[in-house]
Amino acid sequence: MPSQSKENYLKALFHLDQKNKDISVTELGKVMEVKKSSVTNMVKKLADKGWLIHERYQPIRLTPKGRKAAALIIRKHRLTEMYLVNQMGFGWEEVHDIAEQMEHIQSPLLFNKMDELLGSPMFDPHGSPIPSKDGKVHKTHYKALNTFSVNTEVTLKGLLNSTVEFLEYLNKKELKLEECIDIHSMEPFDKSMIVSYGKHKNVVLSAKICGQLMCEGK
Amino acid sequence: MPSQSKENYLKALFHLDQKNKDISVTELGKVMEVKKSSVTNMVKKLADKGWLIHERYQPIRLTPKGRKAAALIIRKHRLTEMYLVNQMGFGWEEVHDIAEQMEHIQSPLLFNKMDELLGSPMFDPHGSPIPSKDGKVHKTHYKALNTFSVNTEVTLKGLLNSTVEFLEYLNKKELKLEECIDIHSMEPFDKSMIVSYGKHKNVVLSAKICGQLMCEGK
DNA sequence: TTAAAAAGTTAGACAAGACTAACAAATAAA
DNA sequence: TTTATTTGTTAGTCTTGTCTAACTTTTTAA
Repeated sequence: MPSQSKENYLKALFHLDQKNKDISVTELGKVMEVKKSSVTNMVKKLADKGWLIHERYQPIRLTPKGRKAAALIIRKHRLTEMYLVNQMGFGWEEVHDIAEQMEHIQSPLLFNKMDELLGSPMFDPHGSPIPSKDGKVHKTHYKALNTFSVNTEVTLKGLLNSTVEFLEYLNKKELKLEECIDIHSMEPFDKSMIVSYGKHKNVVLSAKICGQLMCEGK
Repeated sequence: MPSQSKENYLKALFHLDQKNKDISVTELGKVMEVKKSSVTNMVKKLADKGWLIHERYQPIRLTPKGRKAAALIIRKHRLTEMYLVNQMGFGWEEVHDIAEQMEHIQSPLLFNKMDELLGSPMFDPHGSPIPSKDGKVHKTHYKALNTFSVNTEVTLKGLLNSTVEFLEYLNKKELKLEECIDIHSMEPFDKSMIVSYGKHKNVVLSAKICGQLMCEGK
């Protein structure tokens, strides 16, 4: 089994890979909060394990094997988040740091049990897809709220950003996943939107917020 | 926060300390499965942290601070075991390895939630006491089954040994904690005992087994 | 009470994963 | 196209926690 550090690199690589642009040493270093030289050093080791391919001065490319290994770690992370929220009663803003540690636990038994108790969920509490046991990740097709036109109804399905601050903002607004959102208008000047959902009518959401609420049309 | 390795040393020290004999470098090395020189090296670091006191060639003594730190790790381990068994449906023979990893998780939130969901249990699934939040460990007064006299009734309260093999043996015999055991006789030749409990009548238990079943008299 | 055995320590090496500093290659700008 | 700037690499250092080998102290036994 890989070290925790290697697992964290794999995870970071997975996220960068999903944006499907080239993965650079600098970028990976920023995500991992380490210096570029540390990245070069680690990338060599990950390449030896067959998780990625790298030639000097070239972009880093995850191999299918690396992508799968990464997905399985993400699976543990997201299953844990779902477990903490659905079975233990944590708020969606409380679970990231715990899952960040639990994802390194080596115990198929534990994660299979979580999966079973949860009924094999497809999404985590923030709407991100949970990779399958064989490391497949199904793509979602949601679009940001601000890409929909006025006078349409959409359903909130995911978040582009799951920081504690954003989640606490949504708590304050009582805006949850699966909430049905009515788009009334968009202010041309600042691109803020006026929407209604649940018992909240004519709420103003800034452009920044709207860009992070991933929705599905009707 | 201490490294995982240091936490494991603390745990080992705690267990050796509870047998309240002197703790030696050699012994600690055996428990930790490292060489004596590694122990000497680490002991120096633990002493620097104020968790133990050590003078060259002398026995190792945990400080109250060290004892507390160790107890809080054991608390996480045992709470986790209880959670896995009572809330997730694992068997008592399945939980040790998972708890061994979970005990290193840094999250008061998580363990407080477990404690709450379990109703602040005093014992883990193997009958070992769960240290309190402030690191106090209440001593149990149980005695091995083979120290009781024949024609007495006792209750199984704990185990001196919680290896998978032993637990699976007890599963096979359907012998659980809180089970009421009737002691009928003891064979003088091999010190085996004949007992009854639940729906099992006149069961033979070897001396080895009887020495590990910790009971309370009536 | 002295020799052998066991217990403990020290010194030096190694692997992992980080760092800094100096350098090389690639890209962007003048 | 030549010069800056950014990006990436190399070499060497550091820390943590392990190891082996040699040595010292303490304990046990003859």
